[in-house]
Amino acid sequence: MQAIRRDVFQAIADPSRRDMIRLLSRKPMHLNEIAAHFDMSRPAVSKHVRILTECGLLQISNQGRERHCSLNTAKLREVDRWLNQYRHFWNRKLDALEKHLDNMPDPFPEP
Amino acid sequence: MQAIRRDVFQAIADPSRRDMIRLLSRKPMHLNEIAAHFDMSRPAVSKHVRILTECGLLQISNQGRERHCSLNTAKLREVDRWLNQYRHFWNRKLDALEKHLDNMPDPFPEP
DNA sequence: TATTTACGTAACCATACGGTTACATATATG
DNA sequence: CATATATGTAACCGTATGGTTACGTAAATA
Repeated sequence: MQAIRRDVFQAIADPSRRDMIRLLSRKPMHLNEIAAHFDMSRPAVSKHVRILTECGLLQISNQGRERHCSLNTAKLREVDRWLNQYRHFWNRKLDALEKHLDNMPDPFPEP
Repeated sequence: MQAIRRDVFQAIADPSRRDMIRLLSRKPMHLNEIAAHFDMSRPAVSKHVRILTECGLLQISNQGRERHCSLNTAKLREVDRWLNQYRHFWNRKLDALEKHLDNMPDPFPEP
């Protein structure tokens, strides 16, 4: 269907997809549940979900006939890392603290 | 030429434009200087510059026949603010510190 | 003044995007 | 088994995107 450049930056470029991200950050939903929140056809939602999935922002687990969509927030770190190189421009105080934090052990290590 | 949705998210969706942002974060350049760094025609660069300008990421000052392009990093804060609502998902330690920082006076106040 | 330089702009092109309707398929449920 | 439900997929459509070439124009320079 649609293909080629499928990265996080392109995924969050669309306002509807940003809305979906926000929606799914509250709680995981199946596809129809998502579609109910949007003023567009279900196939259109399906396409957006596919795009979000293809770039790793969404994880889908099939539960019977339902497709359970849950947000993979870790993927947004890519955007955050990209912003990191500019953040010092507008927030020197945070920048200084990030450097400090980089030398600290992670209090919430992931397995 | 091109119109409609012109926001920061759409602007940074294109990898070439992200490259231009990085390039201009080092130092301001005029248009031909930018074009020299890219494997595309000058009008193509001109279009990208126009898009970046239209969404406020670039400021252009005419210096004679040259167009001096300088990055407006403040516009990237929009993306940063959007990310803020998700950052706690992957970085609790930074989140906690941001809250702390919000209560601190800005050591680098802008006039 | 003539010419080079640094751009903008218009017209065009192939393809991507975001949406639709219509239909197919797999799973629950009566 | 028949049917309703949850979803995928295909075909289509108008417009946006990202690029090109060709040409126009204002400012610097010879």
